[in-house]
Amino acid sequence: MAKPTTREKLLSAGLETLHKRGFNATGVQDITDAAKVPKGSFYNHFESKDALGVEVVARYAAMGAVRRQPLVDGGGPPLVRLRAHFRNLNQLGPAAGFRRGCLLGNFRTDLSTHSPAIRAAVEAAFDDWTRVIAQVIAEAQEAGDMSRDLPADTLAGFLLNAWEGAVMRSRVEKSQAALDAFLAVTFNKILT
Amino acid sequence: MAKPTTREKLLSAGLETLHKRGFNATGVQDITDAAKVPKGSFYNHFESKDALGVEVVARYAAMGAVRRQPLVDGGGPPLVRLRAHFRNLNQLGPAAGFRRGCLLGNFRTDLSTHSPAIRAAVEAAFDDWTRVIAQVIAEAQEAGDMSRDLPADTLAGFLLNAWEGAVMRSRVEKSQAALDAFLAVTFNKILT
DNA sequence: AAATCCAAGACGACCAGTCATATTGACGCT
DNA sequence: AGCGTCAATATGACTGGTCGTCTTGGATTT
Repeated sequence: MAKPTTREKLLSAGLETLHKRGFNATGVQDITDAAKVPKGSFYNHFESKDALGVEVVARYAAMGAVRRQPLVDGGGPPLVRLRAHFRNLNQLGPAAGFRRGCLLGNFRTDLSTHSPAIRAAVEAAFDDWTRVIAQVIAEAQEAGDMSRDLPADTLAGFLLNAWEGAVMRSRVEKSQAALDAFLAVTFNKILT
Repeated sequence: MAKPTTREKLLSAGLETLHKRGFNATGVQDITDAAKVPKGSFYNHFESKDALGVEVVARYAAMGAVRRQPLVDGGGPPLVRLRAHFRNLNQLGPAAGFRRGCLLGNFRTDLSTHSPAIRAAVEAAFDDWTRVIAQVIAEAQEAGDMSRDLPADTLAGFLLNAWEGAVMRSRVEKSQAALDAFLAVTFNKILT
């Protein structure tokens, strides 16, 4: 079976290449080269570069959802789960040599004027992520593990935005410092 | 004198256009059109698009330094000055219809693989900004206005990263919500 | 007249997407 | 089983358009 394999190769290479080099800076040929697939084959499997982008975002979001699984149904107190979640995320940066950052955040600025379909997929992924974190925070507030003076969804949105900012900084600096500072500040000052 | 005027028109139009549409998404022709200057004239005044980018960043950073002035030598308690600073910044978003975001943050992702000269200028501007904020926070800590359990420069870096993340979100959503949440969370939970 | 400055279009590189042709493989029929 | 059919896929040269940059002839100044 050639079809699923070729398509899968394109999707996988597309995810990696677009993540590392950004959407606009990556050509279709870059992707087909990375997938070791002739360029002409690309359009047998994807209607356009944008269409691949939408699927790449979907796959990235699905991977994120898997990573959020223990956040929802894992054991232990909610704040411990939340801390573990962000600590896991923070380990992805150094593992990739700080070359990638968060694909969702990267696409957000890369596509600010183009590709409404991809933008919508990105924002849907963010909304989903925010919802899960808000739920865990609400759980912690109800359990009396942290203060309730700010609404859970406000805190969740703030956390995600702050984390995205930290990831971008750490990507540029190629250093974990901003990620560590994020953990230190949020869990000492906010999530208590 | 035609030369300084043309150059100035290009710089000013370049700042606005690059800010709104991003570096890669903006062509030299877009800039010369916005400046109402013939395209051929561009290279009489700037060596390259990158060179204009460096000067645009420098001008943006200089505008930022002016805005930071009251932060350093203004009256009142440090935390009040800091809050006023961010509140002022947050008013720039809606004033521009949330179309721009922060030029430094936008360039950071836009140029992650290109233009080391511009990247260096961007990071220098960030470092400068961080330094000023860290100084104000240290002042507040020494005055006993806030806790000292985290170092001032860690907090300053966190604040900037978090603000950049909030600005990007607010730009996409075309809403002030993320900016308001930033103010609410940071000044209720961190800067106390 | 000499020197300097400016602008209009040309140039080459690049890129998303297309096309014509070649190849494959699943499937119905005998 | 053997064979013909046909739709899906493979392939890389090609197209149309855009972009950054440069060249060149003309305008302006001294």
